[in-house]
Amino acid sequence: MKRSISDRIEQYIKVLISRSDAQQIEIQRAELAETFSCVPSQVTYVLSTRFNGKDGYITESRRGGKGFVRITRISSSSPDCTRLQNDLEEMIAHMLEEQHLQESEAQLINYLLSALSEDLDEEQRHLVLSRMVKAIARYNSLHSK
Amino acid sequence: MKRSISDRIEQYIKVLISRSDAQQIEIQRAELAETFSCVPSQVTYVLSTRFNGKDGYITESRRGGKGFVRITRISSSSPDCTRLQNDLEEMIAHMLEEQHLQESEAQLINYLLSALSEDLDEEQRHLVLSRMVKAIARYNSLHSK
DNA sequence: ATCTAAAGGTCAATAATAGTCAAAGGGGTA
DNA sequence: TACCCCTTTGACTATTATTGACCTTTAGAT
Repeated sequence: MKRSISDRIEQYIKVLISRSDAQQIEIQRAELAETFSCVPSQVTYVLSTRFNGKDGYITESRRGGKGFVRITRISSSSPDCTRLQNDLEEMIAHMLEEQHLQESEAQLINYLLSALSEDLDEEQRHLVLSRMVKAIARYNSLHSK
Repeated sequence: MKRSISDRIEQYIKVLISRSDAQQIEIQRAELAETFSCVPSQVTYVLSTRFNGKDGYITESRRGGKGFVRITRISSSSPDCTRLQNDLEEMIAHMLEEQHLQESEAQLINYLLSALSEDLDEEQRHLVLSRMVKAIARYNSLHSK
């Protein structure tokens, strides 16, 4: 039930990326703003809040004539489990620092993670790991108030 | 048998959830308060007293324009998995009693469980659940002296 | 080389939501 | 009645979205 303009722009971009070959698209900021009847800076807002490194995207741009914004999905697309594992470790370390997690909870997560992903093939392991990344991220946002 | 406003809000939300197909609804706090002619913070009160983790729900929210409160019932499931689910619940209850688990850890497990097994087909769900059962069992034995 | 038009970026103000917390209210029950 | 626990309120706070004025960069024309 995502209804704000920012939400709809986010969805639109994600659909475009999922339809792309290289997990990458190029848009024109002003044109996209026109499509959604908003000011151009709102597109910038969406990019910075939903397509930043933390969310698994990188954005590059060029100003002036023939300018563009290129958005590339990096994290959750390649079946590279090591990367997900690193993401998780970073997230847990960060949550510990911020005291959103107790030491015992971090240990529990690590324990569950290894127990759940043990003996899985690459594809299944990737599934479990990426779900775990999302779940932990969400859990964190639930607890960081 | 007089029902308070909080009771009526509770019932209202539960009806909405039972009518939903994903055990999940999104409301606007101010709108719901308007419906029941109460202040918005009373909705927050109802959520925290009747829709918390201990009651089998998680609530998430977003402030700002087009904000919302999402309430999800975490119980579910299909018959085959029910047994595993029950096992898990019992184990967790037991570990809580024995103080091998803190309340916050139990909630973390429930959260991860629902996030990890969401949208899986029967077979995969069974796999995740049974691994979780094994993992928790092992975790328990590690933590009981 | 300079100028100009056409992009995109920054930042702060304003609006729209939801959360927090403590005080006040109300209904049972010893 | 006195007391307790749950409910109800509202002032204050926090977060997120939307808008617009002003700034910077780039390609192409002169």
